[in-house]
Amino acid sequence: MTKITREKILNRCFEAICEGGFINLRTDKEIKRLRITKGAFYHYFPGKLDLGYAVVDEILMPSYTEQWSSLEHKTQGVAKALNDIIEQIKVSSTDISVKRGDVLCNLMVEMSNEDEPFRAKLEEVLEAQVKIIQRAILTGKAAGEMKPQIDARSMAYSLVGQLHGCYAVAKTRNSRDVFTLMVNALQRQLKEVLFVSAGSETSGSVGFQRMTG
Amino acid sequence: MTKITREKILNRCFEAICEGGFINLRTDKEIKRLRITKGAFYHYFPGKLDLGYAVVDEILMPSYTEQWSSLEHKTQGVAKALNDIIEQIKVSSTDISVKRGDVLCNLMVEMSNEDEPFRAKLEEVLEAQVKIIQRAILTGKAAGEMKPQIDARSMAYSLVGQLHGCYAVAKTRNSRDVFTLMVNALQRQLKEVLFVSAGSETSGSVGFQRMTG
DNA sequence: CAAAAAACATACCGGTTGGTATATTTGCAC
DNA sequence: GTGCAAATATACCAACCGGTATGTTTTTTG
Repeated sequence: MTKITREKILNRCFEAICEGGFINLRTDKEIKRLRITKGAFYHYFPGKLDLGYAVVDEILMPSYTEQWSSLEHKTQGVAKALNDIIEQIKVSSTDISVKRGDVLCNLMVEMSNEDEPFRAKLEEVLEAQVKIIQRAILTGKAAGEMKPQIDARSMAYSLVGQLHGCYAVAKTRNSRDVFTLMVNALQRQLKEVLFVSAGSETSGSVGFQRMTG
Repeated sequence: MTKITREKILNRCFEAICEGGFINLRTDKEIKRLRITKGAFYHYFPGKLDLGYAVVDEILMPSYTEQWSSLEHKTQGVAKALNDIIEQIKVSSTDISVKRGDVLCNLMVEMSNEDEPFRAKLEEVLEAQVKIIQRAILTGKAAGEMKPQIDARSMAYSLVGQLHGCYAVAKTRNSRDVFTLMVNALQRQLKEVLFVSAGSETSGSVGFQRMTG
């Protein structure tokens, strides 16, 4: 039954960070909300920053790697799997999630130039995602599902970057439609640039019109 | 000789926002640094937020529209002009600028879900950029420089979004090389997806390898 | 030049907030 | 049940920071 307090703190503060970022996280408020005291809080975390580190390590890292986990340990079907993940990101978005933006993206922009250990930990999460995608592209190329001339690392960075772009712009536009529009554009670009099309290789444009929003 | 104080406040606080964002901007500190007093500051700005609004309106908006201004009032050569702008963004980046990230991008992520008027003003800047690029793509299509089936609006959003993705990821990676890598990928994608290639239309991959970083 | 308005200067405040010092309780080994 | 460490509670603080109230100087205007 121990550690339950620590997990409660962690989970609640993660929620708070999702809502308003790390700087806006007020430990006092969360302590009151959790009906605990400062003694309990500072027993498990030396300070606010350490709590942040723990959130990244113990919540963000698992959840963001799990998001791409279907790409791992596959020898074929990675192209479809990749598109499925992005489709899932697209359709599971809500007005609220778009308005808040992506937690990882928010923390990256907020904390990377603020606290070096924080930056390093966020970088780890980012790199973990990139590595999974990078490996998936190599697999996709080996399976003939993805174009062989593509540089996997470069493409992986581009992909996660574009997703962050979707999050950031849609957040400021405060529009789920814009988010959908941009992820659609990303999906179409992947089809055209990365995936080996089902029919002929050089069939020109692959459905790159009829974009609503 | 009037307004000189106001401009000093505006410019210095803009610098401070570039360095640490809006929340980390401490009016007291900047007032001391400027060797003025609270009386002067609050004479020109009702509050901190209003100062932020003024920075967006009077500094960010002009500078971010000016960045794309070479695309306007053109009937041909927009494809090259567009690539030139992106090239300029790429080569003018420094270790420091990458570490700080893009001011607009930072503010978008930091403030959009924090203060509605702030969000609206940032949205204006974003939309101004999108509109310029959107019109440029229409011009490019009319001139036969860009693929006719491309949706201009969608492409414009995608482009600015990808740039923000480059800023965010490179900031967390703390690597100018990664920034270059990602902008290179963006440029290649534009060549392949948006621009009409000089030779045959369906020549397949357009130099989409040899990505260093 | 006098009145008014603009442009500053000075002093102060009150809530917030992360953090600490210390006391008390709980759980568990022996 | 005694002893000990982990776990939790209580009270307090010092700095920060945006903002205000009010006073003084400078400039403009009629």
